[in-house]
Amino acid sequence: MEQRIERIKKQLHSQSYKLTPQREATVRVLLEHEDDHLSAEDVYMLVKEKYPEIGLATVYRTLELLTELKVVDKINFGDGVSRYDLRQEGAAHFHHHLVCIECGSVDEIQEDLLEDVEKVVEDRWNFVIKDHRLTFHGICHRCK
Amino acid sequence: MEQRIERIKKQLHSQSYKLTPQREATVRVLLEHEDDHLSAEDVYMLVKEKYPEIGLATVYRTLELLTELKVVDKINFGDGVSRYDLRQEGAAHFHHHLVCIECGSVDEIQEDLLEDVEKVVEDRWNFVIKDHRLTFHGICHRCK
DNA sequence: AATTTTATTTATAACTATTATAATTTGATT
DNA sequence: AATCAAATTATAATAGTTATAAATAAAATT
Repeated sequence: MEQRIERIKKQLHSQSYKLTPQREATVRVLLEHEDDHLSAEDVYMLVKEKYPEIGLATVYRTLELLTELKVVDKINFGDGVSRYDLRQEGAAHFHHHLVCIECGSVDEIQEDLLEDVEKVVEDRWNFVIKDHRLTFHGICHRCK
Repeated sequence: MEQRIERIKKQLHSQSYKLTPQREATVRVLLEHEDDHLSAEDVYMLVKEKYPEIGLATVYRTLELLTELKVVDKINFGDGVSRYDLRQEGAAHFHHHLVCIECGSVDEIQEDLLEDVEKVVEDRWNFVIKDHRLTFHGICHRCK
């Protein structure tokens, strides 16, 4: 945990941003909820528990900043809310998601799975892939 | 064109919805812009040219209805606006998208490409896939 | 160390996309 | 022609997000 924060701090500094207490508190919440897919509002509520003076706009700006630095990925499951998902350290690609239409749960797939598909797309469509979003909607193993 | 409208009309009737003039005008706009990825506001502007009295809420409701009937798919490329994309008639799966981070263009991939991946996901994650969203972000062939 | 500069935050207002509401209209049904 | 349900309009409300101005904190300069 502390090491990851230290590395994020360095990443910020390398682009001359600072890890302010507010930003650190926000990052900690994200690390503590690594498996969740929190909205900005969710993050705000959780950060407030430890840092009650923080403002919502600061949370939004921090999340935007972390997105820029590729520390988190911003994702949208079609419900009109952006969610923020920590990227695995050193992961080449953004992971995939399984959204259950019964219970609303969101599970993650860390495996790449798209290597072959991406090769085809790059060749046949002459497109340089920089990032991707892959989400499956269906019935999760718990609801079957 | 007329045949497709006729079929959509039947689809509506089968669920006891009517194809009102407003709905028909909206469907026509979607058919005439099959390759685009229009937002509700875009659709509204285009429908207004032919049917100036239409209200924005009607367009929203019509798009919602068409989404329910799987005539269109609602998709979000991360810019905070929902876009509506006509589904290919008889297509088993929603098609994929190539979003260019240079020029903002959106191209479509009609080929499935995910058959193998979906088999793996269904087996290994014990998940029943009902729908999917796959979008690649990168540099399109025109911007290379 | 005091001063100036710059980045950041706070609180709040503004904005945008979308949805809900109430009154009205349309169109089918009896 | 009268009735009833569905749909539409106009508008208000809501939700999520972004912008603004003033205040604060940190860093750089003298």
